[in-house]
Amino acid sequence: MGSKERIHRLKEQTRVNILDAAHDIVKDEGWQALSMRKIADKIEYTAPIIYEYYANKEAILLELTKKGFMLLSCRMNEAKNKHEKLEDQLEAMWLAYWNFAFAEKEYYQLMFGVEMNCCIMDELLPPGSTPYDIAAGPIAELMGIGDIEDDRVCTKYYTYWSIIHGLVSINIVRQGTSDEINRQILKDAITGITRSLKN
Amino acid sequence: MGSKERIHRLKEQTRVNILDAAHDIVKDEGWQALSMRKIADKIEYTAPIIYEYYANKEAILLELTKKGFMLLSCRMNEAKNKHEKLEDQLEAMWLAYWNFAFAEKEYYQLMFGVEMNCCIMDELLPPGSTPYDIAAGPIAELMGIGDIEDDRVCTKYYTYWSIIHGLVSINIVRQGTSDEINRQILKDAITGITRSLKN
DNA sequence: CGTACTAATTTTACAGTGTTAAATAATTTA
DNA sequence: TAAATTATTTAACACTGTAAAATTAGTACG
Repeated sequence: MGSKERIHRLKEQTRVNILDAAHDIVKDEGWQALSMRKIADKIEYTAPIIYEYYANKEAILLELTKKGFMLLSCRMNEAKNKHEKLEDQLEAMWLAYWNFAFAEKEYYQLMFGVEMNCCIMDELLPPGSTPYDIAAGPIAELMGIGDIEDDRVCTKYYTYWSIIHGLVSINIVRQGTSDEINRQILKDAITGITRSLKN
Repeated sequence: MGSKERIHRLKEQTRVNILDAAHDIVKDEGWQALSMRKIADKIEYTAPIIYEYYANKEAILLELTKKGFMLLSCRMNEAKNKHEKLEDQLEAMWLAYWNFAFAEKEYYQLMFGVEMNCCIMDELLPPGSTPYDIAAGPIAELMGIGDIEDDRVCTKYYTYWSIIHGLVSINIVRQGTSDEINRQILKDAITGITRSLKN
């Protein structure tokens, strides 16, 4: 009676089909378009069947998150193992992270909750009052550059912004890390970048 | 017939009431709990009335985003104006940004799309295979620290992660910035932090 | 004051969502 | 072949955003 196992394998297959279908839908139409009925359509079943395999929609998302983290870890590990020197390992790993984020954008969004809402800032605020406009002045001045739109100023602005937004996001998402460490990182980063302006 | 103006003022008031109600709901129950009917309940009307004031739900979110950006800009400006020295201005501005993100968390989430999905990574991956586990090794070694869980290692790891995640998020949300500049920032940041490990 | 018109508001409705319980179809077991 | 189990679907509920129609309230005019 090996049919037991055949059936078991088929069910296992359906489990991954559900995940794949979900991933496909998200790749085509984005996260907010994902619905149980669409998944069901794609695997040629009706919606309630999915609850035989996953407790609810959130469980599916959790499973995909898990897959995403495993993929990311894998990529970082591969990158690391391609190098001997520690410095090279670190660079390769973070580059792998970077590449993963864009190659597997949907996973990354799910894992770290990067939803692109309406972020056209420049069109929402009166000209001259965006954070960029406010911060670019001192940056340009410290760098001895007259034009606020200069690429070098822009680069430094994004450096500030990235690290701060990164820290913020991580802290909003993960409640864990200690306030003391965060303050430390923040201060270090800011003064570090500021120092780098005067070269 | 000044009643025309009184009525106009009342309608104006309802417009802001809708926004306030939405903000209140989100503060209490989070973004995904926000619904037109709940807003209507809070302002003691029925749902369709809201469409007399805003085209749709997205328009409400956009208006709140705008408010958020104006608030943020305001805070940064205030911080800036409290200082004379450029370095101090920059530090104060980014600290203001930081404080805004947590004091007005709901706004920040809306503005930059930071949804906290399930990000308990450590529980999703087998021990020893999280990105932290992978990256902390070389970091600790370069710093000459034996214990991977040492706070100094942790701090540096978060510094890497923050700037890279920050860059990624900004790039996912804003399609605008040039790839060249991003690569530049990324490389600079990584080598910068890596150099800082060896002190 | 009562009638006609306009504006404000609600009721109803539709298509969609996640999810559960009951009904049915298919398959396996005795 | 009949009974029992399993697989799958249909029907339903309570939501969601949104649009059209029906209703109520308020104003203007004869």
